[in-house]
Amino acid sequence: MANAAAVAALRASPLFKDFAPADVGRVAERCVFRELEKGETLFREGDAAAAFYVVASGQVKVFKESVDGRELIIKIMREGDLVGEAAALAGVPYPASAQALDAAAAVEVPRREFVALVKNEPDLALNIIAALSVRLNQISAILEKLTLKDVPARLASYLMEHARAGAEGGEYVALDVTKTSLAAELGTIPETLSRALRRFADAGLIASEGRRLIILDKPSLRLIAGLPND
Amino acid sequence: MANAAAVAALRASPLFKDFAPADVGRVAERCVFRELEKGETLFREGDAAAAFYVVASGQVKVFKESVDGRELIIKIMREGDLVGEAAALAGVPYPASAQALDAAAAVEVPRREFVALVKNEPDLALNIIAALSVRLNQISAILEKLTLKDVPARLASYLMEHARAGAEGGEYVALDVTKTSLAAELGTIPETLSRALRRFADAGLIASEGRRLIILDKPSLRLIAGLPND
DNA sequence: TCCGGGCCTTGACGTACGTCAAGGCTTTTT
DNA sequence: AAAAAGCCTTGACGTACGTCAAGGCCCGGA
Repeated sequence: MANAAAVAALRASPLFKDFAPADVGRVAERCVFRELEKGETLFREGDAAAAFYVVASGQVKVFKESVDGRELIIKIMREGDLVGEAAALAGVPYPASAQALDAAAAVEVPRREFVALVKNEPDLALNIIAALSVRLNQISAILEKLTLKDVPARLASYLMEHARAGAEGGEYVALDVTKTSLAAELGTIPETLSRALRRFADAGLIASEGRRLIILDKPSLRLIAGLPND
Repeated sequence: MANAAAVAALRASPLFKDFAPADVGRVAERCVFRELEKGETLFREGDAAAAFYVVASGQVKVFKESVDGRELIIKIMREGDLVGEAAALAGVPYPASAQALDAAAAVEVPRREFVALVKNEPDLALNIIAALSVRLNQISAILEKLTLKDVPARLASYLMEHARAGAEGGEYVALDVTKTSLAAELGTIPETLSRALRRFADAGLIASEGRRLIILDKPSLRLIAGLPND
């Protein structure tokens, strides 16, 4: 049932994490549960922000487009992530666009309802402040990478951030998005990403195994990423 | 006197704009009024954020550095601007460094005092949310320019944003910082900025007049900046 | 089973922009 | 006044990375 899914999604978000289920249920009643097809647009950059969204399932990309069609993916959002909250709260147009990468679902929280809620719930205001701070740090990190590092450094950073421990002590990165999307997230294009991966593989830093990249030489990758060596 | 200056600076900030002077005075008592020499560092990227600052006078640059010494100026802060508030509120390290560009002054607001204050003042929480939203939009705008536009487009954007009406209907941009700083704010280096300015001048788009740039062909500049033509 | 459309890869190529180096101008120092 | 130190400009040069084009691989539809 839609409403239960909405409550689950809201509770997975940082905003309502420490709220009682009953309270979250009342909020959910004011929201719309939206099912999204692959490729469906949630909102476009410049639209009036009449609502923000909490992702319930699937993947939603938040991105900016240049005049000549190039695309920079700011972040790929998953369950519990907030989309468009800063614009909705500030009452300004969305600064980026949002589109579903696959079949997804999101809870649409109307701006008016939410602003009214914040005024009555001091704890909610503090959670929002925390969420906005996190978002700010995310964007600062993107800014740093895109302007002060070249593509190999950005790729190595990405690998270090997404490395998971696998079987037998090895580490790997699971590619849960297309390489085209990954390229856009790194602020580049598929061709350049492809070449960078190939050079890493040739240098023995990584190995490809299906949709996984195996980390072979972590110290070198950390060095390339500009991270403190350990 | 220091305390009066501190109160004036706090009242000029968006946080306390609608607070009674007496209330602001109580806040100011908990703060340190810091005089800064030219070149003095307020904090460095990675430092623990034990406080945030409200600029009282002069100019403070907030910037990131790359390993090889290049510098990206995120924003040059002036009277009433907040510096480091997101990190201080979130309790995370500063994501950038801050340094005085000239003789300046700032009110240092200790994190602990401020967090305590926020819990008692719901209006303050709303002001913070608004301030963080504005900051988020600023950084989003920087992100967009740096990654999706070339240097001439970024320069034209800057000129359009800073154009002021002068005498006799003309418009101009006052250069209140060095061109080296401006270059860093545009995410480039002085040489490249110099060449871009020269090309604009040769094309008859702008003219130089001391520390002012006269806007000669606004429609063309808007076009280059990628702004909607009017 | 064959066909068509994404997605990925590789090569050839162009160019925007950063690096290096030198010279002129202005401002500050002694 | 001379000297020193910044700041700005201009030229020559290298290169990272984007564009264009072609071919291979994989998967879904008829």
